[in-house]
Amino acid sequence: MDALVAVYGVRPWNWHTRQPPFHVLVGTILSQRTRDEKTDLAARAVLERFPDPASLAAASLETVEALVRPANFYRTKARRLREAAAILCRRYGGRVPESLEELTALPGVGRKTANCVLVYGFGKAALPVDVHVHRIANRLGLVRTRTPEETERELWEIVPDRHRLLVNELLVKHGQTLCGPRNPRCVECPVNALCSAGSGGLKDEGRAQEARRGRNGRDSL
DNA sequence: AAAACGGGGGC
DNA sequence: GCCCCAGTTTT
Repeated sequence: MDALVAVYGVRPWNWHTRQPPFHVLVGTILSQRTRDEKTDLAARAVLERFPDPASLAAASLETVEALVRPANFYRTKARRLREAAAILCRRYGGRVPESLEELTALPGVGRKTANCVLVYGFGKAALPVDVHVHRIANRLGLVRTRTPEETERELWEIVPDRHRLLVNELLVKHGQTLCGPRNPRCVECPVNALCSAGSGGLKDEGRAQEARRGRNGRDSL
């Protein structure tokens, strides 16, 4: 497992479809706006102590907060995790529901997290489109969309179904490494020539400055 | 459509 | 010091 982490960056909470849905749910909530390393620490800590919804729901908030500490938004996430676990016990007999609607009704679970559970937990066909996928797909000119949900639909149309998840993850990796929100490293980019957003980094200066002007602490295209 | 949540690591 | 982080919820 650690070798897989080292080589591919895969994590125990999402590394393939046999991972228990509850683990994926916990790990993915913890991963929101949080780097993989810190997500990993928090997810291992929580799941080792509370491997099922019943034990997590019964835990004290202080205990969960302490375990979730390495992740960002740890107070909010600890509260949501415990509430979600309680709902799983109360309404679903301690199981994780398998529909997008039921999942997004859980606290802390939006469209992206729900799709992660469907894909990595249940092996269903779904596309967890995050900010990276949304940004990169637009920069490359694969889609022209306003929201990640639109990007999700558009990618379904232009990528063959057997390749969608792979393409999705590759776009994430590209966004995490070379093609960040503010300063894309176009000179080093292997798909520079195919990109409609900037060639040779020229158009990037303009867009980077534009993004900087947009100033409210949030990410933008 | 913004703002709040929320804090450490990188440069 | 500013940028970045596999988002979601509330104003």
